[in-house]
Amino acid sequence: MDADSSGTVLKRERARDAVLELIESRRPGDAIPSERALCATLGVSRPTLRAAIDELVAVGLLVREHGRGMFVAPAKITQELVSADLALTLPQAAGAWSSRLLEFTTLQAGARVGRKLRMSPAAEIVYVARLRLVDGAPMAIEHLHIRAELVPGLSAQELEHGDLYEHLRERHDVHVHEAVQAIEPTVVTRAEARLLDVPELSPALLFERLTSDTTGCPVEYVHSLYRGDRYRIVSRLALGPAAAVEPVEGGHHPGIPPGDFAQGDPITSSTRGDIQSGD
Amino acid sequence: MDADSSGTVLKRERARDAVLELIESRRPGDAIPSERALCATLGVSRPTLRAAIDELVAVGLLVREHGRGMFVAPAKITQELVSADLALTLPQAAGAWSSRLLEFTTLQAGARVGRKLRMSPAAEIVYVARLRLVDGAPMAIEHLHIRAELVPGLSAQELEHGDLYEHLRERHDVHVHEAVQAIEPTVVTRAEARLLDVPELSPALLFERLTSDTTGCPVEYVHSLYRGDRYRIVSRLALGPAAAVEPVEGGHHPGIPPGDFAQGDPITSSTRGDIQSGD
DNA sequence: GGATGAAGGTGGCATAGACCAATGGGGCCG
DNA sequence: CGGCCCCATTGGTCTATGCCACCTTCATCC
Repeated sequence: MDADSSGTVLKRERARDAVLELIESRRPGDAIPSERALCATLGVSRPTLRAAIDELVAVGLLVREHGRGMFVAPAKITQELVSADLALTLPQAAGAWSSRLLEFTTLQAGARVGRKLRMSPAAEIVYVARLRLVDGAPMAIEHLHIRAELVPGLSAQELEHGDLYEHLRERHDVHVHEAVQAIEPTVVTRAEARLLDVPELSPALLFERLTSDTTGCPVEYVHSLYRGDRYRIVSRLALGPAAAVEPVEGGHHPGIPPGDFAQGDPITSSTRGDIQSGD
Repeated sequence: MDADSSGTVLKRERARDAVLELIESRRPGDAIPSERALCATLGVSRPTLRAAIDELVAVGLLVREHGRGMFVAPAKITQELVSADLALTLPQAAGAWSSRLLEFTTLQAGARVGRKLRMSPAAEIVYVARLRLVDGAPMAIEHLHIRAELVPGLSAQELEHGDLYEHLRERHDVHVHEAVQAIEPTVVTRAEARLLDVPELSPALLFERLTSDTTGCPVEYVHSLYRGDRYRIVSRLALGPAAAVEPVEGGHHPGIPPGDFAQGDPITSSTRGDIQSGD
């Protein structure tokens, strides 16, 4: 499928591929031989074997459990890709979302957040950290920074149940209108990994969003981290020279670069977050 | 910002933090002491020291150069996040895209690709691997799988210059109509890292796209890998109870989970790929 | 019979040491 | 003087080994 331009064949790569075959001959949840056993059969040292395994864990094909063993990761993961036909199978439900409050305080905005919300660094904001779960399993960590003056008396109750934007509208007369959101890939830190229940350095999606109300005034700055092995963004794009709903000048659709010189082609999209079904 | 609930202090964490201080006392491009020297001063073994360094390389704070040494990484990286105001500064141009052909052959579809393109595994496809560059710098690796029967005489020329979809339309009478695309975060493998000129295990975005023509017949299956440190997806979302352009049932917008019980809220989006300025 | 605890297996962390491979400079030879 | 080669240095890979923490199991004891 791909060519390796270097002639060297790392020992740990051979080991990795060998273990990969073991994985493919098994089903999700099945155990694979222990590290020490694999060392013997593959003829490599344990550190080397572990380095090979690390790669498989990093891409989510294998999970380690201290004191128990190593198991084929549940369901399909990032690297093996959506093996099911992704077209039209996507409507599978998103599951039940819930929240667990991690932190909820009022503090000064500080330089970075203050700049984003266009307010004084000394002005107060409500800082909320919450864990978002789907069917009880951790899915994302959200860090909310909301202008404190807009939401006096904001309760923990509102942050743990229901739609926040709806609460803002109903109880606080704050009408969110639009948002600018940036998405980039990243890897989780040790602390984040613990919260999300994934291995350290696992791939994740980082969302950064600035939400404004109908007057264009920034309301909240959100910084979220989504598990990469369970969360996926699915879009349905209408291509062709026809549709031209939003000619964002100089833009192109993610994943579809423009021609070498010209710009623009695709248009109209329907994008949504999708939870990967998995065990 | 976060608390470490575990009492253990890994040796490699102490080492990492120590090296981190060294980095912060220097400027981008400066060299730091050699591995062996650091082992001595920090009192750890080389594997341990290397494991610590690995983390710093993974988040892009340090770069290694074989035979030369280790250097403080140039400028901002993923982890530092978009420190520039993301709102409304995004129109910065995308730069000049170009392509470098890595592979261009005709082969049998195989099970996986055949299923996606709804064709026999033995039927032939054109397989193209190309490196996409922006202003000469590697940005993405694309793997195209196109039904061979649709594009007889497809030339390397067409794959290296201009917009492929336009070529398909003009020269091959293939009219792409819509596509379903999935995006997930991942990390780059060794070989991919070399091509993209980033450290191994760096964050990246994986795009998987199935493109169909006006008759609904699958045309191509694309599998692309975008650098995470230079590529970012920026969306402008219209929120509020108003707009309801596409009520994808059970869907929610990426990064904005629905309420705990109810579903649906945001709508209408404008999404684009964005190249991060700077090196 | 059910709780308890020791034993053995498993992954997690760390060590010391060896050799390989790429780099760059300094010395040797033409 | 100039080009070439050798070598010290640095990162890259791998081995062999030890100890620790965690989990499961099973025999034991109450």
